[in-house]
Formats: sequence, structure tokens, C-alpha cells
Amino acid sequence: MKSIQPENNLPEPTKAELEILQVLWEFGPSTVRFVNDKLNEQREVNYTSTLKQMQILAEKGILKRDESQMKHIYIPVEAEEKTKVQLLDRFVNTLYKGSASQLMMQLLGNEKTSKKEIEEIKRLLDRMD
Amino acid sequence: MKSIQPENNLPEPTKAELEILQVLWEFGPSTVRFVNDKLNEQREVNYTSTLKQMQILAEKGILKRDESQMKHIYIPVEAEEKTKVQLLDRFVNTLYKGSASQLMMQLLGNEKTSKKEIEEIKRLLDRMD
DNA sequence: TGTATCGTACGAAAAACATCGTACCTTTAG
DNA sequence: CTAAAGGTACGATGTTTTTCGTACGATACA
Repeated sequence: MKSIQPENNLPEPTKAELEILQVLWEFGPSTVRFVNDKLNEQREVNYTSTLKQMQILAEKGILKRDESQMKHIYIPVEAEEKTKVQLLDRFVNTLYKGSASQLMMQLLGNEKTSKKEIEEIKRLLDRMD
Repeated sequence: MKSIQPENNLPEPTKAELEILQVLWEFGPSTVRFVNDKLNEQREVNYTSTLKQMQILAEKGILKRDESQMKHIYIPVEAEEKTKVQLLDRFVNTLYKGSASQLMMQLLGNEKTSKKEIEEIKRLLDRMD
């Protein structure tokens, strides 16, 4: 049963695009210079590469930008949460046929998910009632 | 706190590769013909395309194959669980800075995660003690 | 005022992925 | 024996994503 709804969905961000989004989510609206510097804390990347990516992101409508200054300021169009929910949804559908509980099981079985995390999750569920 | 461990990790499968893996996971070791037929239940794809993908997968060491017959049989090297755990791990790290509980919250907040799913998850956690 | 610095624009090359056509070998049925 | 059916190999091509060089306009300041 496919519900009819406005195809609001923006195109799925690519890997490189996600890197940029994450900087913007963490630090808020930023210039290319700022984002590029942040990226370079993790890996080497040329300024113009980042610039181009952000321009593409803007073309796609994933970012909007304030051009009133010479140093353009880029801003994510969708909130962090919304985008992540979308990505998560896709992930669950692809790998777990949409079953969130199956994903959970994996998460809980993973040694890398610490006891503390598990406690946190339980508390969360309790609070949900 | 990053634990030191052998970097066992195989290269991340691409989208097309994942499709193939999923068929193999669901139906067990298979021929190219079989996999291709399954894929074609969902979308049109040429036999040789699938063949090529599976050959690449084998080159990468993600699949191994039994060549003793003319119809080669392809088998995933890693178990479904292990690969999924790896992908999930990467996903959590990338989008949620490794916080499983944060991911959970999103999952639980998502209307698409049904009440039944949530019940399932709770039962799961209870059983964990 | 001129030159170094910092910005954007944009085409093009490089790299990663995906698809397919063609060659050619085996098996099978008549 | 031979033709059709079905298999693998693999290069070529198409597409998308990523990276970068170069051109050129603004700004800053010696």
C-alpha cells in the first residue's frame, strides 16, 4: 500500500556530501573555508574540491546559501534529524527488510555496543510508556 | 575508547554488490543464473552484468567460488551476520558518533517503526537479563 | 596603486561503479 | 556430428561521484 504524498524527498547525499553535512550540523551555518578546514583535520582535501561539493549540494537543494557577503554562508535545508531519519529508514529497509527489532538485536549483540549504551536504551524504553 | 584489533575488514560492498549478497544470504550458494533471475524479479538487469559483478565480488574476496563445475557456485566468504554487523557499525559511527542509543531513539521516534516492532524490542531487552 | 591574499565559478580529469556486447568454450538433444 | 542453448571471460562504454587546476573578481594593506 503506497501512500500518495508530495515527493518531498531530497536525493540521497553521497559520502563526500555527508561529510560536509556533518560539519554543518555540528557547527551550524559555515563558510567553505571553515568546512574545508574541519575536513582537513581528518583527511587532506583541496579547498576547491570542498567548494565544488558545496556548490553541488546547493544545486541539489540540500544546502541553501546566503550570498549577501562575499564569503557565502551555507546552511542545510533539512534539519539533521529529518535527514538522519531518512537515511536510517533506508538502511533498515535495505539490510533488515524494514524490521527495526532485527536491527536492534544486532546492535545489542555487538560487543562494541557497551553495557552503558544498553542500559541507556533500556531506560529509554521504560520512559516511553 | 578505541579497542585495538586486527583490521580484518573487507572492502565495503557497493549497492549493486549488496543486492547480490542479499540473494546469496537468502538462498544460499548459487549460480550466476539463479542470482540474476532473482534480481530480475525486482528490476531488469542483463545476465552478463550480474556475472561481472559477481566476478568482481570474487576478486575482492567478498565471495569465493566453486569452479569444479562449469556452472560456478558462488558463496559469501563472511556470514551474513558478520557483514551486517560491520555495516551497522559503520553506520552508527558515521551518523551517530557510535552511540547506539541515539540511533535507537531515532528508530523509536520513527512513525514507520510500528507498535508491534517496539513491543518486540522491549521483549528482546527483557530477555537479555 | 599595485600586489598578495582570499574568495567564487566552472570545466575537465580522475576514480569509482555499473552495464553490456562479443568472443569463445561446453554440454545437450536430435 | 552438429546446432542450439547456456556457460565464462573480459574489454569497452556509460554514468555518477570526486577531485583539482585555472581564471578571475574582491579585499587588504604596504
